[in-house]
Amino acid sequence: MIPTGEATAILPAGNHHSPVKVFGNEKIRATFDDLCLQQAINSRCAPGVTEVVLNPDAHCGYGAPIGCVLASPTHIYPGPVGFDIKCSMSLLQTDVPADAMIDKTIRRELIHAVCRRIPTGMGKGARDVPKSRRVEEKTGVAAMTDGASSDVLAALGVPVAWADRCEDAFHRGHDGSADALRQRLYYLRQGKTFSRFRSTVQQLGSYGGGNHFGECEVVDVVDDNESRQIANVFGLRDQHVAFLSHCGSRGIGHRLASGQFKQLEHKFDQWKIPYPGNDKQLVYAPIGSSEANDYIDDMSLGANFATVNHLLINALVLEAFQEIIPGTTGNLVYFISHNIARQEIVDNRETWVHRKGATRAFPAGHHALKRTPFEHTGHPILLPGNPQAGSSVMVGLPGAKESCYSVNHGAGRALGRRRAIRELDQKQIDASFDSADILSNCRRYPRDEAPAAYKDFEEVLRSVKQAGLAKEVARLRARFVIKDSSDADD
DNA sequence: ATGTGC
Repeated sequence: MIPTGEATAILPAGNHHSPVKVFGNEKIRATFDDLCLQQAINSRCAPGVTEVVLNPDAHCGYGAPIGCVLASPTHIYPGPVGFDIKCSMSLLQTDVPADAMIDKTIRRELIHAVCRRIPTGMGKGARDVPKSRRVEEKTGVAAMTDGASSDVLAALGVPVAWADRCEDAFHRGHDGSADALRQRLYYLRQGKTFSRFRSTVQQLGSYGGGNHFGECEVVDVVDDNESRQIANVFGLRDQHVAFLSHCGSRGIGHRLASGQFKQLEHKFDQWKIPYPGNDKQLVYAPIGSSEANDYIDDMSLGANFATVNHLLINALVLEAFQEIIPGTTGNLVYFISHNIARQEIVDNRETWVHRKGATRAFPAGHHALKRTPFEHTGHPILLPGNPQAGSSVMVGLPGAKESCYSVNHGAGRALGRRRAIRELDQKQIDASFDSADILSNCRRYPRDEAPAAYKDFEEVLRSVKQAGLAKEVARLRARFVIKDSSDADD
């Protein structure tokens, strides 16, 4: 490792590659285990890869670490997008004053109102919603091929203007058309793997399990003039209630991703192509090949599903607030992914930037933000920390050029799920939520999701700030949390 | 993360 200011570099074997750029202070670097670093080096040495960035929240992932950026102008890498295609964050700002959340009864009613509309847990589709909220199959198909189009949003009762608050409101097929996606979906539906498509469509408007969540927040805007001005542009309201959501493309994204992993693995074996770093999980396809086209189409189908899923969730959350606190209004602050590959200009070259557990961070004046609401501020960056340390809204700084215009995607796991379930004390976890006055839909908070299972969020943010990648605009203080409530333990 | 899947 070679220290270069706040960034550190790992040099892969041989000298024809630029190093992996590591953003993390000494404390954070101690959290990277050998496999995570090996995955970063494998990724850096893989064909066509021009840059790899390791973020402070990095830990082992599928092929590449979760918490990394991989750039390639010539190759697409499904592993460094991952299973949960376009897993994302979204934030809804309401006009409800923070004081309304003092009352535990109101918060309990809100929890029920949200959970009635938005299922959590494995396999759960939006089954318990009123008939008017059931997703028609043709709307589900249009969601996947067209993304957050006006027609799709109107059909689902989502404010059409929210599409302007998305990192990408829609993803097109490999040739830039939605038609390519229509054809690909039609083809996939002929096969057995999409036989349960009808129930898959009902997963629009659901959270899923694992680290996915919905969280009611109070907004604390950072107390300086610049932050207040940026918060205004973002639509954040200091000392008012907001709602943060974390979820992705559910079963369909998983299905599409795992199908691609298998198919590409099979072709590598058939053609005796060596795997980068001897790791099957780092299969790739050269841009322009039919394999790359198929992957880009499948990724886009999953990504569009995730986008519409988030927007529907936000509309349902707003509806839940309106049921309990009549007259509530709300607006989407932003929707931004941390598991996606997208085309960006890197060093004057059209490049596929894969962010795996990493968040885009375009600062003020970035060319891609022209004619968007965030042209003069940079777009919002939504970073979940944990319910007790809070979550963060940040904005990119010019220094983010060094990290491929990316920051971390949250705190990052410190303990594996099994270890967390074994080592963390249930009573202590629940008592800590009680004393912080944070309510939850779970009788017992999942141990593998406890704040102690994650890295120190403050330390992670410090690394981002010290490296000059982004600055904090607001902190979000949790008032209640919606998680998968099925008791997975004992 | 996940219909824990020929």
